[in-house]
Amino acid sequence: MLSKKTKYGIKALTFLAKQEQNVPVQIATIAEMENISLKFLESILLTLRKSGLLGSKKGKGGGYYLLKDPKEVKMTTVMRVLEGPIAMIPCVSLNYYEKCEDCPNEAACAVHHLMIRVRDSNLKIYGETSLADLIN
Amino acid sequence: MLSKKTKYGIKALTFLAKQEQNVPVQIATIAEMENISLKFLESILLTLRKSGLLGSKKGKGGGYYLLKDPKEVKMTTVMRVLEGPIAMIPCVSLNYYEKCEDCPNEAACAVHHLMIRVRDSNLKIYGETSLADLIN
DNA sequence: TATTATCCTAGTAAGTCTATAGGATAAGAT
DNA sequence: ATCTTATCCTATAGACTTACTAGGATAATA
Repeated sequence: MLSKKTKYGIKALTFLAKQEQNVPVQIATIAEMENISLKFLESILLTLRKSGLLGSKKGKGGGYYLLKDPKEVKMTTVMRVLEGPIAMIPCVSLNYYEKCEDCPNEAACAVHHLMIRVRDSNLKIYGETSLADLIN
Repeated sequence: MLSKKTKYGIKALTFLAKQEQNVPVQIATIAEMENISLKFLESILLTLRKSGLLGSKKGKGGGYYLLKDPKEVKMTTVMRVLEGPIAMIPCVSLNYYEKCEDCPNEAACAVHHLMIRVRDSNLKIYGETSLADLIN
């Protein structure tokens, strides 16, 4: 299941991608337009900023804005920041690899092989989709 | 994340797929060979039986066995039984569709479009992979 | 210095996951 | 018959995650 955090995060990012670049948009505006709880969205935008995807400005006329061109923002990055590893199981994760304690032989594990295929196909989709692709 | 239930379920199914068909294997045997908690596995095999994938026999010489040829058991079915819907969000689910409350226009929703692509690619993988494919 | 809007930590209610407990039921062995 | 074996089934509990919410600190602008 996709978490609401990720869902709302993607909605906020695409909303910002539609704005003029570097023009800050208030949390409250995004929350209202996209029907997202203000406080929850606040915490989501905070993590997006800390990850380097968004910039922010305080005070009047402040808000959040995309730091990069929407074409340059791949969904691989977005998903990793919001949802976590792309892989469904740590033993096939490229960035967060962990061995399964219960599995004596990874190379012979059915789950391992299946999840590699799933990971690769999802990586392909996220890698060839940018924020710009999503707003068209 | 793939749940342990699904992981163990797939391991048990492939274990059974390697046995001679219709020859029951005890839960305890599978649990030991695959390093799975006996009681947890018991409940997993129960749901697999209720879903129609496995048959069972009680008493001495009893156990669980695959009801179909491993080639005929598609991972689509297995994943749906163990993990739930293939779709990451109900608004793109073929079998468990639900509208998002917060989303006024599904056709214009970035998350919707992205998740359709993910769903389709995962459906393709699960649909073209059978238990027989996983044991080779 | 007053207002505006983000920053940040903490907490909480509800739900899900990963088992575990313990007896009921049925099939075969003695 | 009844003993043993192994599945059947319901209920429950602890740990963890999710989806928020509260409330004040900080910084920028008017």
